[in-house]
Amino acid sequence: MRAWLQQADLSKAYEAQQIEREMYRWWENSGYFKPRQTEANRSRPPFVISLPPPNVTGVLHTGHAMMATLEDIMIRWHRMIGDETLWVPGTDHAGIATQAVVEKHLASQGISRHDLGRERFLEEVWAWANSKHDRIADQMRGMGSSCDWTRERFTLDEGLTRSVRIAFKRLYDDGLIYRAERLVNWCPKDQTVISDLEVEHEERQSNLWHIRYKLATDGDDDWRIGADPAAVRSITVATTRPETLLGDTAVAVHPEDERYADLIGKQVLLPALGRRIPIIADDTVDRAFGTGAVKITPAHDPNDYEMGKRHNLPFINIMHKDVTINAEGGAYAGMERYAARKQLVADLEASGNLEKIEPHTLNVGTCSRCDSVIEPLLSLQWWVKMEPLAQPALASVREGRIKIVPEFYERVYFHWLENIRDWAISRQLWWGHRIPVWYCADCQGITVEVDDPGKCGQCGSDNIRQDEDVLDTWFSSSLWPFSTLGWPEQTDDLQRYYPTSVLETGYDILFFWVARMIFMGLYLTEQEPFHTVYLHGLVRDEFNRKISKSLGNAPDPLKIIEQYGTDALRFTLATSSAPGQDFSLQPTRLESARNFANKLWNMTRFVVSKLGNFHADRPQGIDLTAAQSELTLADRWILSRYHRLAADVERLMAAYNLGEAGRQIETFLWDDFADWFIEAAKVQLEGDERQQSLTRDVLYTVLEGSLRLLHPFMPYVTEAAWQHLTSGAADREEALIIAAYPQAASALIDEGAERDWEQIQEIVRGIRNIRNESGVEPGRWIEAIIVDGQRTSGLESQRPIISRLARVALDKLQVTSSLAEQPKNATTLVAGSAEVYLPLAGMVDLAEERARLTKDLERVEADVERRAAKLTNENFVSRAPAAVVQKERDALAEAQATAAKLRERVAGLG
RNA sequence: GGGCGAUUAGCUCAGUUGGUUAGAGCGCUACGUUGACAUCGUAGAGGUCACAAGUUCGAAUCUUGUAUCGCCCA
Repeated sequence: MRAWLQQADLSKAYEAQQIEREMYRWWENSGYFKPRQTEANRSRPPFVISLPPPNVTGVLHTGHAMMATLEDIMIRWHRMIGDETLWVPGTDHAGIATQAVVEKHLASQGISRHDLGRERFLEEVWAWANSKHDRIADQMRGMGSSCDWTRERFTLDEGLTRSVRIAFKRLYDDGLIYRAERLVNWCPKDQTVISDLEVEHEERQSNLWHIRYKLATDGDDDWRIGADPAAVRSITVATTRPETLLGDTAVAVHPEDERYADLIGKQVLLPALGRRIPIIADDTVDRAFGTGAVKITPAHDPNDYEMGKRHNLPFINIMHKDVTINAEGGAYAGMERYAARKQLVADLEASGNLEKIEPHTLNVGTCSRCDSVIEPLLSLQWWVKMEPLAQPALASVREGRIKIVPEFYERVYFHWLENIRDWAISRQLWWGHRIPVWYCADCQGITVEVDDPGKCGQCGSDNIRQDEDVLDTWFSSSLWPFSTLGWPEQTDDLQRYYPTSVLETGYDILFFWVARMIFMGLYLTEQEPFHTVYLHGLVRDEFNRKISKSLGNAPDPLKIIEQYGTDALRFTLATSSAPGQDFSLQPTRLESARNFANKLWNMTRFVVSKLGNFHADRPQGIDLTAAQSELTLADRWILSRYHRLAADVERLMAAYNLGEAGRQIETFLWDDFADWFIEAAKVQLEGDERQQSLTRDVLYTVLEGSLRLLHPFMPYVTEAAWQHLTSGAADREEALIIAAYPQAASALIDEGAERDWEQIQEIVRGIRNIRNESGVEPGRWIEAIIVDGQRTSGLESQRPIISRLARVALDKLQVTSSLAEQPKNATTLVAGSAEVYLPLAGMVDLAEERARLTKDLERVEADVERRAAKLTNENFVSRAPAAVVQKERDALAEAQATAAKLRERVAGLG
C-alpha cells in the first residue's frame, strides 16, 4: 500500500487533506484520466465531455465547482461502467472581460493600454491569463476532476486560432458573414460594440422632457417660439433623451390620431438647429405615451432606426465614439452627451421651446461589463446572419436529437433562437482572435484568408492592412466541442470522440455558449456537437444571495475544501439540489457531508478490523450465491437492499438524476448498513466459525460494492477506504477509479427477507421507545416476551440480535407462539403480527399504559377504516392495478390483526 | 408587455413517468463516553405540501385560475 495511505490508516477520523493531493497525482500519473479502449467498449460510442472553458479573467468560484463536480460524476460513472471516457479540459481567453480586468489593473498604476501599445499590452494580458490559468488548473485538480490534462486546450492556442479562421472564412464564403453599418450597442467606456446579450436593462429615475417643435412656414427659419407660445403653431414631442434632438430627422404621430391629423406631411423647424424636418405618420407610434408625438432619431435609437428605414429618412450620426457631440451638433459639438443634454435643455427653456419636465422611470440599457449606459450608434461591423443557422439548431432540439435537462429549458432555448437577430461579431479590442480580413488601399477590395495573404486577393497589391478588430469571444467558444479535438483536420481524436456526449453548464450561459455551439456545430461539422445538455442551477451563498465579486461572497472552492474536504464539497453540490434549480450552499450541509465521509471511513475501519486473514483465506474470491441457504436473515436483508440500491442507482444515473442517486447511496450506507447491519454483524461475529466467515463475506461484499457505487460522488474517501479494504484481494483492479461499477443481481432481491427484517426493526424500535419513555437506564438489561403465532420460528432465530439491539437479556428473552395468560404488570407493544411484553417490575402505571395503548389503537383503527373504505370502493378494486389492490389488502389484514391484539390488551388491563 | 421557475417541518432543500402514515440535513427536546465512528448513538416533537376549482378509484405530483417571490427576454 502506498505510504500516504498507510499514514491515513493511523487516524480514527478521516483526514481528507492528508491524502487528496497525493492521491490525485497518483491517479493522474497512472494515466487513469485518459480514455481506455477495450475489446468490450470498442464498438460502443465513447462518453465524452468537453469542459465549458472557464474564463482566464479570474479564478474559479463555487459555480465552477458545481460544474466540475457534476461533470466528474458523469465521467467517473461512465469510466466505471466500462465506456471509453474522455473529458477535455481547457480555458477561454474571454476577450472583453479579461482585457477590461487587465486595463483596470494597469489603471491603478496610472497606465492606459494606449500608453503601452498593442504589443506590450498583449504581453501584459498574456501574463495575467497564464497566471489565472495555472490557478484554475490547480483548482480543477483540487476538485478531483478526472479530466485528461494531456488534451488541455486554450481558445487562443495555435490550433484553435486556426479553427476560428477557417470557420470565419467558410461562413464568409457562404455569405453568412457580412460587413455592414448598423445600429449597435456601443459601450463608451470599453470603447467597443457589445452584443445584445451583454446589455442589461435596468430601471432608472429620469425625466420626460416635453419640447415644442415650431411649424415651419415659408421663409421663416427662426426655430424660437419666444414669449407667447400661443401665437405660434407648434407640435410638442415628449422625449427621454433630449440631446438626441440634434440628430432628429422627423417627428412621427399615429396616422389615426385626430389631434395631429392636419399636421401630417407638414414640416417643423428642429429646435436649436433650425433644420426643416417632416411630420410623418406611422402606426407604431403609441398615442398614449407622452403627447402622442415622438421625435425620430434614426441614428441613435433602435425603434427610430427601423422607422427611418421604413420612411427613408436621413440618418444623422451626432456623436463621436467617445460620446461627445460631433460637428453635426452645431454649437453643441465637443460636449459630452450629458453635458450637451444639460445645455440643450437650458437653451430650449430660454427660447420658450421647453413646455415641461415630468419625472419618468425609464428602462436604460447598460453594459454588463462596466455598467456604463449603452449608446446606440451607427457603426460598421462584421455580422453573422442568424436565420439560416438558427433553423437547424431549433430542429435538433425539436426533433429530439439534442435533449435538454431539465426539459423546461427547451422552451427558453426555442424562444431565444426564434427571435434572434444577426450577431455582431467584431469587437474593438486587442485581446482575442484578430479578424482574418485584409483591406486593400489600392483597389479597396477585401481579402478573407486563413493564412496571412501578403497581398490583395483582388488586385494583387501588397498595400493591404488587416482589420484592427478581434472576434467576439463566443465565436471561438462556439467551436469548442470540435476545435479542441483538432477540427477541421480529421484527426484520430475528432473521428473517435466527436460528436461529444453531454454539455454540462449553468443555465445562465444557455445562450452565450450552448446555443452557439449547437448552430456552429451543425453548420461546420454537420452533426449535433452533443446529444444532451445538462443545465445546473446557480449556486448562491448561505444567505441565498447571488454570488458576486462586489459582495465578496464568492469563495474559492479550495478554501472550502481546506475546511471540509473535497468529497464533502462535491457531495453537497451534487445532492442538495435538482437540475436547473438555484440553491444556497449551506455550511451545515458541508458539515454533514464531511461527517458522512468520516462515517464511511469508520465503517471501513470496523470492517477491516474484523477481516483477519480474509483475502488469504479466499484465493478464489467470494461466492455468496453458493452459500445462500446458509445466510442469516440480516445477511439476506442487507444483500437485498444493496442490490435494490444498485438497480435504482443505475436507473437514476442513466436519467441524469445524479443528486437522487447520491442521496440514496448515503441513506443506504448510513441507515441500513451502519445502523442495522453492522450492529447485527457484531452479534453474528460471535457465532460459529462458519457464520463468522459468512458474515465477513457479506460485510466485505456490501461495503466494497457500496464504495464503488459512491465513488463518482466522493472519489477520495472511497478510493482510500477501498484500498484498505481490498488490500491483498485476489484479482482486483489496482484502483477504485478504474474498477467496474456494481450491477444489480435481481436474484438477490428478497422481498420476504426485507419484510421479516422490518418486523425485527419494528420490535427493536418499539422496545427502545418504551425503555426511553419509561426511563429505563440505558445500561440495564431487561426482560421481554415476544408472542407471535405466525412467525415464532423466524423470531426465535433472531433472539441474539433482538437481545443485543434492544438490550434485552438473552436468557430473559422469551419467544413463544402463545401465552396461557397475559402477563400482569407488563408494558405491551404490537409490532405487526407480534406482541411484545415488557415486565418492567413495579414500574408499570396501569392508567398510563391504558392511555398509551388506546392511543395506539385509535391510530391503527383509523388506518383500518381508511383501508377498508378504499377496498369497498368498487372503482378502486376494478381500476387500480392488481398489485396496488393486493398491497392494500395485505396492509388491511395486518392492521386488523394489530388492532385486534391491541383491543385485547386494553381489555386485559381491566 | 411576453415567457419560465419557485411556494413542502423553525431554516436550507429533496420528493425518481399519480399509489401505504410526505422525506433529508441543520436546529429543537430527552437520554447516552456499550472497543468502527461524539465528525457519534438511541428515542422523540415538528408539515392542511401557497390558495381555489377541476381531472382521477386515488393528487405534493396532472389541468385551469389566483396570490406572492425570483429569473430570463423585449
